[in-house]
Amino acid sequence: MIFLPPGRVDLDDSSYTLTVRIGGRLRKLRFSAAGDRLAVAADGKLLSADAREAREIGVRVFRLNDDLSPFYAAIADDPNMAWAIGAGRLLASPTVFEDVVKTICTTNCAWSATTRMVGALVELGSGAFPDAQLLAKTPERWFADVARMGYRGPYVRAVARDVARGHIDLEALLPSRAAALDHPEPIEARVEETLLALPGVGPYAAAHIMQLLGYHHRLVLDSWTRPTYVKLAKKKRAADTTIVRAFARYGRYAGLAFWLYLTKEWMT
DNA sequence: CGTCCAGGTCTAC
DNA sequence: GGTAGACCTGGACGC
Repeated sequence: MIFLPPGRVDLDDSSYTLTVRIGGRLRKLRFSAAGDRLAVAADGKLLSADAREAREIGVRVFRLNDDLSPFYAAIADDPNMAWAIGAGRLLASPTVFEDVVKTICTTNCAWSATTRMVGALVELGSGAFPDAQLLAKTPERWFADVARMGYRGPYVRAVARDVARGHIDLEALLPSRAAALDHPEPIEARVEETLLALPGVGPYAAAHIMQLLGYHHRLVLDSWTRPTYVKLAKKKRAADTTIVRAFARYGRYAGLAFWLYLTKEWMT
């Protein structure tokens, strides 16, 4: 059992299942809300070390370490955003690496292509998203011929190789760990710089990954969010700089406010 | 069948 | 620092 933080954790169909690899074994985890706690159940018995890992996955996926109370306080008197109090805990993947790879798979292609590529990756991982080691040792031909990832294949493989070799530590970009980095001051800027240095990660992808990491300043601007904003704001058109300015009042939560503004109708 | 473009990025000016 | 062109793929569209 995991204590839930203030705010909501909405589970479709009251539970959420996730297949992951723990201790080298494929495990199916089932998360369900139980009062003020999140329950985790696994298929089969979990050793204590495995149970701890399952717990950590739950904390990461449901963003239970994120404290959005400053954001909620900021929108309390905002007629446009007050509805979002308790929301904004965007579902993440078990690892930052997985979110980075998936995000690269959303760039410059239709959503159907993204799901196809990610589906192929999960199949490679026998039902769980493959870790960096597995992707690094998978031949380039697989990325091109099976996953049909096109020019993204070499990008993803290069990221996987650098992570597998220990050249970069994407998991260290999480706020809970980034605070311990050498230069704690502009953490968010350093994280963004690190992400932008990854092949296949540009302004859109970096902003998207940072939202999932818990850095909410940047706006995710892409071919879906732009027209959606124009429509909801009843504008004829809006330049990126104009959109950024419109959400600047939300400070370090500008990106989250933008995303919630766009997806309000997703909430029932 | 050719062109366009979808939840962009990279390189070369 | 800002801006064209190329880039894998495949579904949608016009002819």
